[in-house]
Amino acid sequence: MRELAAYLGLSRSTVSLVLNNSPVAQGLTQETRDRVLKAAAELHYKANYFARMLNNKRSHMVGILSPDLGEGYDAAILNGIERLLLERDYLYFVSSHHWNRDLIKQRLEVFAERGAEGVILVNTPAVTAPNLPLVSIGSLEYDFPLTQITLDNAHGIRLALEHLYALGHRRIAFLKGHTQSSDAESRWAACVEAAQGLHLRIHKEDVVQLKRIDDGLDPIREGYVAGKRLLNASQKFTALLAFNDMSAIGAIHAFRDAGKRVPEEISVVGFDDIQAATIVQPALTTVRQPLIRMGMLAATELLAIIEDANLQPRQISIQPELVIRQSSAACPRG
Amino acid sequence: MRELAAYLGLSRSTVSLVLNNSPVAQGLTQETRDRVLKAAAELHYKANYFARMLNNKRSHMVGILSPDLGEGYDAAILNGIERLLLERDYLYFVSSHHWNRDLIKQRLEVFAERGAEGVILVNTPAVTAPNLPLVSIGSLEYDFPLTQITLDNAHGIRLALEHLYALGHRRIAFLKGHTQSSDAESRWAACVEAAQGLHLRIHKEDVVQLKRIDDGLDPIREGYVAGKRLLNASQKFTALLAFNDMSAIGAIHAFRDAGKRVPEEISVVGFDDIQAATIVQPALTTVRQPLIRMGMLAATELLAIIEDANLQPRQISIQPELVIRQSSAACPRG
DNA sequence: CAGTTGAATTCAACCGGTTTTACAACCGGT
DNA sequence: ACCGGTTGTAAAACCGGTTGAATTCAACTG
Repeated sequence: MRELAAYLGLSRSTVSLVLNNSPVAQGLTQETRDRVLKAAAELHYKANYFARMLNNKRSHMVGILSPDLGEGYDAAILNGIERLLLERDYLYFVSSHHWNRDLIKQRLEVFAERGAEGVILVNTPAVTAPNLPLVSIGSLEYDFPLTQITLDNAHGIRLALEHLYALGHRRIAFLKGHTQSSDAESRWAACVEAAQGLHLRIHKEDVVQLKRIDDGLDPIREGYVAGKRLLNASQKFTALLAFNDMSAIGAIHAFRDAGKRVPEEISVVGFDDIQAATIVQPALTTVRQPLIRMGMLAATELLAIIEDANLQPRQISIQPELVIRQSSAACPRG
Repeated sequence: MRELAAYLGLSRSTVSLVLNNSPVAQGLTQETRDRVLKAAAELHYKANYFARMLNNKRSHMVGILSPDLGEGYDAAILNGIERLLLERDYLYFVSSHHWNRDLIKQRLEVFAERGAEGVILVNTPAVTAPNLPLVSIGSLEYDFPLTQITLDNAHGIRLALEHLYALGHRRIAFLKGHTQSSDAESRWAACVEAAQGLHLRIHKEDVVQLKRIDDGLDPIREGYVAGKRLLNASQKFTALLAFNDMSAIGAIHAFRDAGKRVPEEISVVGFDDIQAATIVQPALTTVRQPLIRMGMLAATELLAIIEDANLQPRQISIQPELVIRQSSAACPRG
């Protein structure tokens, strides 16, 4: 192509200089510059991306690793990330790993190999740090330093629990997340702490843990099963604080199937505020994660690190808010 | 790096030949080959992706263009595409365009520039054909030949209408899709035809078109608004066939808010079978698009075209099936 | 022992650009 | 005519590989 552009009677170097608007090109005749630009436009000349990459190591690409697409949760985050990357003229790879450790490792390597300049880990555990700028979203813990965007789970749980408490509920059941899920531990710890703060006792039979995500089993179904287990173990609770919206929805279905009305007999509060929370009946009271904002923030941070390599990793905590809808109501024994 | 690998005392070419397992390398000593492979492994040598790309024009990357992420619909398709691409060791860019024509054009150019070997268009109109293999999913029409994966909308609509007819419904309302939506026209045409086949008359006041997606206004809300309009215009219909699940869900909310029970007073049938269809109350009777399969198929076709450039574009029609849930019931006037 | 053959490697050109350095032309000044 | 100092452009090296043609060297032939 460059040869074709040399139909100008100029050398490839000159053309390159002009097109890159390099400082050296300042010393060229205005006329020459114009001629080159005009010819380039006419011939629809586009510099070969790979050839260019060989010198300027900038690829303007980042990778995104997420457990799953299409659960609404990840999609919302992706949306935020995308919005920002588009603005900054970055392209991105996405890959979902379905909690497969080997796949995570392999994908990270592939990303690096393909010239990604950084990676955003969405609720994704990583054992070995690849030699790339990283930003994580979620509450996982890593063995190496990296910038993390985490939700203030403790605050969210506190909001939810105080809400239920204010409605008169004193016997509250809990749906814990799977051990492998990033926020499970932190949210559970927050539950224990917040309950203490309100002088609530957590009864062992009121707590059920979601089954592992192993495969196929969809999260609503998991919540349904957990809801059933809960009803079998205990009939005394008047409210449920679920690990997330999906499981909350599943649990509501289980309660309804068992003849329990929500929220009249049992109040249910979710966590995340995914789109589905607004369309279920009753609409779900839940703790909102500003997912789009978190995605944008992660992208912003990543680009900052990419552009200034010796930026220090930092922890960014996002405050959730409580969204009160119809799935929570005053305690019937109130 | 290659220089470092020349600590073997061999030339760069030899190393390259061995690592690429090229046919020429068959003529090398087994010993030499082993030495090279061992050294490469020890030094964690990875060939520079861009340098390699400069010769073998193969990038093993494709682009995916979709209107939106995170509506469940696109996510499911993406899932299918990803599953196949992972298997075949391809990476992909995703970009959503929110129905912005300029953005579509621009993204296609960027994809081409960045070395994508092909593009999958998910419900995405494209005016000018980029110089790339293309496969589309959806019922849009293009000005140039390309392989298209389309759902047999006519069949789906027929299934839905026959279902309602069998339940005794004779006065059926319709929610038409936006003009810009790919399947709107084809589904509507199918409605008209299927109605004729059943000797049903479509009353003008029983038909409402969804408002444009312009911005923000979410699809459920659109369905809600359309449902309201429908109730205002006509009270005579006993069933609604909606353009898609989202609008069906919105319409159900509108009916409920107006005191109409679903399905007792009004039956509602959706289209798509997105995840949300199973979690709403009542669960939605709908026409299932095998989205994951369609995604996988699109990817398969694209790779086939990429690997054999003179493959003829073809039309592939996918058969939907009816999924009967709780939102449809016998006609009350039956 | 010169000549041929064939196996094991290496040379050198090329992919399509970018960038550093070199060079020729021109400038006014003496 | 000569000089140091610009100025506009081009040559050449380099980025990190791939690849067809060329080279070396040993064994083999007549």
